[in-house]
Amino acid sequence: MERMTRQKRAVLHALAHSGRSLHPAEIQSLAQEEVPTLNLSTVYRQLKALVGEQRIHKVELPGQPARFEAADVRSPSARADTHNDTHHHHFHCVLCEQVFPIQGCPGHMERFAPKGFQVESHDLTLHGRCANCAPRSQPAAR
Amino acid sequence: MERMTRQKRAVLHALAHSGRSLHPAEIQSLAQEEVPTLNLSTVYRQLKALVGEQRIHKVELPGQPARFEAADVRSPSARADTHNDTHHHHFHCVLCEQVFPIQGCPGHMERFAPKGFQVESHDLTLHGRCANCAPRSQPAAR
DNA sequence: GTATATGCAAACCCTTTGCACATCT
DNA sequence: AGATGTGCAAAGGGTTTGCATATAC
Repeated sequence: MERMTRQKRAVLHALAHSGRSLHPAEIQSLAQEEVPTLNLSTVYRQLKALVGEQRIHKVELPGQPARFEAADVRSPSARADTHNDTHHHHFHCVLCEQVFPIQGCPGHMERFAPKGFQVESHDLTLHGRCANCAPRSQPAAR
Repeated sequence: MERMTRQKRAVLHALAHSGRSLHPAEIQSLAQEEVPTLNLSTVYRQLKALVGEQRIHKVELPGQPARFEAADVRSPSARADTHNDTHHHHFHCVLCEQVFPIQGCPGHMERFAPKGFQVESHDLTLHGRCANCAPRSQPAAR
């Protein structure tokens, strides 16, 4: 999957312009504005290839189907001059079901591992309401 | 699902005796020692019922099929006199694929949420090697 | 006896795969 | 042409559901 086909470009564009994690089906819909015949299998194949190329990341949240995000996503609150964190976690809005990248990490996970267990990585997911879905707060202009 | 059938008891026993989270299929195998004809659909139906009754909890880890655990599981390192924590996280062994409850929690998750986002809950999963699978450490007697 | 749970098969969702056709070089 | 990617349809896991039969109360 090293050729830059119209379908591959369309998948990449969909992810690059969204700023958040998308399901394969969402990616298909968005990318079909560029390539209307784009098949879901092709989306899956390109996603796997792009993950291999490190151009995108697979985001797996508890109990949810896999999502994908551009390799350079930033939190909505990240400043432009912030260095490009590859390690980050996610916020899952329980109302609109969107998933946003977040900055920061509690760190030092070894402290929570039972004796003799070796920690290699970790995942943290926050669940709640995003700025648009939070009650009585001004919905962010969008 | 309020009747105490042989199948319900078998599902409950399987979870109560394991000390860790199990997949529906694992639960079925274990419970079939008690009720050999136990069907997977019945396992799913009973699991749903038991979750409703708060007798067990559903454990969802990123990218993995759902597991279930008895409502009173403890970390392998937990002392018997420790109070019964309902809030806990999980350690997922990347080698044997077993999932263990762990104690402790970084807390204060709001600090990681972007402005305007409201945190309602969170999940933390550690990935690595359990005591039995850790390299060059004495495998724990089991 | 009657309501409810079980087993079995079919169906569902998400994801992967086989294969013939299309596309890129 | 030759290699690689695409679309389509079928298949594969995990989970749910409809329905006739078996079981608990």
